[in-house]
Amino acid sequence: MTTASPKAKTRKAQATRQRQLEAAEDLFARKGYFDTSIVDITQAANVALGTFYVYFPSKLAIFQELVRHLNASLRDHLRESLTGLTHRADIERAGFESFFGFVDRHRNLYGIVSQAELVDPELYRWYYRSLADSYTFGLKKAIARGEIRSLDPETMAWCLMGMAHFLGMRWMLWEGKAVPKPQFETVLALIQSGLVGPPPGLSPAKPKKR
Amino acid sequence: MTTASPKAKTRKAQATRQRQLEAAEDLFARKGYFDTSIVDITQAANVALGTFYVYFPSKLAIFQELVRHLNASLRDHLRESLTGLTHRADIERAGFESFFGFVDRHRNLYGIVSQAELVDPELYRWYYRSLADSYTFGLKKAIARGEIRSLDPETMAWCLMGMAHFLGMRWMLWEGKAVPKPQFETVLALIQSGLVGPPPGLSPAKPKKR
Amino acid sequence: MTTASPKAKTRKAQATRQRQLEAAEDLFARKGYFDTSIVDITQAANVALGTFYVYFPSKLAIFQELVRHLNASLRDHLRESLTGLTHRADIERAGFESFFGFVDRHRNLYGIVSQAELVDPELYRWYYRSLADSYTFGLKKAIARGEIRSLDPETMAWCLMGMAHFLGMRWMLWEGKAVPKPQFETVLALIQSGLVGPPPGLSPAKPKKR
Amino acid sequence: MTTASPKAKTRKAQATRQRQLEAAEDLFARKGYFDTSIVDITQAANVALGTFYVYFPSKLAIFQELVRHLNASLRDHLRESLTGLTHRADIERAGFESFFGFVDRHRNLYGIVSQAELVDPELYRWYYRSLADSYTFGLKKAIARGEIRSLDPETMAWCLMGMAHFLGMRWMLWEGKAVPKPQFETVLALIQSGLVGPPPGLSPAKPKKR
DNA sequence: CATGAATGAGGCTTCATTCAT
DNA sequence: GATGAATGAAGCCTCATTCAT
Repeated sequence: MTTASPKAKTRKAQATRQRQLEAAEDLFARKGYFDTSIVDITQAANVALGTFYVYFPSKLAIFQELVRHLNASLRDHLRESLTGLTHRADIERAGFESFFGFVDRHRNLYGIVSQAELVDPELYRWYYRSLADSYTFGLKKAIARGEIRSLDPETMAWCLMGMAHFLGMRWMLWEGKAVPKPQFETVLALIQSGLVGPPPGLSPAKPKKR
Repeated sequence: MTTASPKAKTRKAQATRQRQLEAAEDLFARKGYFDTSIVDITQAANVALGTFYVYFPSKLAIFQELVRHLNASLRDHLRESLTGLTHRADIERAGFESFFGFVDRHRNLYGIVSQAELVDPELYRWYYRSLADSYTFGLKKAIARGEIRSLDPETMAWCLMGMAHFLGMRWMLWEGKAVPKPQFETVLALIQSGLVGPPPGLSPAKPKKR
Repeated sequence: MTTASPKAKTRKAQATRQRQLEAAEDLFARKGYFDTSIVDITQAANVALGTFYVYFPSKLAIFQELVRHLNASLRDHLRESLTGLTHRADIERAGFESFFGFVDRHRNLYGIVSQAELVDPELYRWYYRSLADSYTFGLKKAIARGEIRSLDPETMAWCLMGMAHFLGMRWMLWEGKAVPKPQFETVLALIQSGLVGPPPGLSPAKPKKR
Repeated sequence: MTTASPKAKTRKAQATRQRQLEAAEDLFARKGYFDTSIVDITQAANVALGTFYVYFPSKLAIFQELVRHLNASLRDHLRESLTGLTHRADIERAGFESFFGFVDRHRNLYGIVSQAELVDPELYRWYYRSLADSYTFGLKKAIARGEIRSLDPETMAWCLMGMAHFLGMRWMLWEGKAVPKPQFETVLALIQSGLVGPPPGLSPAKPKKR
């Protein structure tokens, strides 16, 4: 009842399968889907070419499995990070922190997911829509609680995801480093109060200095 | 300003070259770079296979030219839309309007540019960095003028681009329609004052309300 | 006469072997030898892949066994049908009836045997030569008895087999139905008296009984 | 207006195409469709592997073209051989002579056509049906003229084809020699008057002799 | 006996690029 | 400039067969 995959009964088989998934993830991220051949994958996984097809019906299939797995992991991670939090500002901070942290520990996420746009557009949309749906749901509740203002929650979700995505891409994917603190704080501030910011004298989001 | 490209002497030659560029743009956007063969392009352009190499040294080259051209067009378009505007709120509104409008009229932009991430990562980064630089420059000035608050301008630029990108993708690329008015207003509101919004009593972004 | 094949000790083993033979016969007939994989056979027979090689040394071997078995069955069937008959006209009628009847009950015969021409040409020739030899032998005796005229018996045998084969193919293999009565009578008439037929006034084919 | 084939404009191209057709015919006949790889064909034709696909979309396609061509040639040949003949006995003799002659000069016919049964069953049926239709048509007219007796013409056609096929296979394909004269006369005699033969005293097959 | 994971040779097909006309 | 035939490296995938358990 542990496996969701059709093949691979034995323990050894499971290991072989896993080795190939890991090899594929690494190669796809480094060289790209189209520049990675199945031979590359099997060689990296130390199995014969034919072994690939014992576990996966095609190159596309293993790619899809990777994307779905990444999506599930990310959502699990976010869900866990946010449980217990009630204030929207906290949630937003924790959410961004959690997202950047996840990407930091799964450096291949960007490399893999972004390729889905070309490799399997449907899957790519599903990836973001599923995230957007969760996000939207949370924002709706915050609106209901009066914590944030009543704008279209779905649009807000996509905007916030867009910010996170671009920032993660810029720093983590391209620069190879974590999003620096100042930049991180800037996003959160922007999210809270926009370009204009809170009027002086009022203390919104973060009680600020002085 | 007459010749944008090295080759192409005759007028007819120019036309042949152009036909291939257009064919490539269409095909790349519809079928993807890797699923488009040079034969596809030449057939769509109604020239013989060999003719392709009279004008372009490789498949990659024509792709790069398309991306660079798209980038230049977009930036020109934005520059024109923003000249004369001085208030940051106006600039932001006009910028987003202009961007969405451009994408609306160049439906292939997303389809082409996003592929650059796989096809030519360096080009992809350049594409966004060049836009981010312009954006950042504008924001810096706004900060200097005291129109917007003093957050890291570069980060703000990436965030704003992320919003625009995701919204455009969600509505224009996936849905095939223009970004609807309510959603558009939501982004602008978010940009101006964030999730929390302006304090009551103060009239920020769009003061007039009936 | 108990064991037709080398292997197979247990009763259960015999059954396993038989299941695979039947699966192979069905698959070879439906999909063809080359489009049938050993995995196909084992799956249809509900055994593991490796089990195939417990009973058969190769894919070719199981095919050959099927053809040989079919040949033996057909010849047994014909022999039984013809025992006791003495008049050539009766023999011919009974022989064709018997052949068509056999094919009707072994719909895979055509499908299997014809493939032998590609799969194992030697076997294919043996299949027909063995039938032709029997046939020729019978015709020789009929000539000796003065029942049929003295033409080259071997050639007659091949001709008669050719008729039966083409008719069976046309009706049973392609149309999926038994050879209709009128057609059946036409062949027999043709065999007896050729295109021209018996001269009027003379009693042809089988007038005399006793 | 000369070519029926899509590609191949130049004369040289036509030659390349033809060379591959001939190589394929030879190889298919000698080694069989499934044991002939496209590499085999191109090597025999002295072109590079890729060249094959310039002219044919697949291995199946070149096979089909061969079969259709063979069919057309055979029918043309038969038609020519039979024009002018009016007596059925003459037609039958000329037809068989013509068929065996054609096969003699196109030794690959059997080798190719019989494979169609496995390679492309639909094509195989078409091959024989088209021949049977012509044959049936001729027999119908002979019946109308009262030259042969009134049996089902279609069945007669299939029977006669069956004889020719089996005889050709036995002698020409397997033995590699022409059908010997005695055997040839035996078939014709059989066709004319069946196993029993014409009644003594009557002049059979072709009575009128000058 | 039975199992099924693993192998790797080999086949088909695509396509960017070259080049002679 | 334009053409299109020719090339061959490279990729995907199948499958008969072996073998350790």
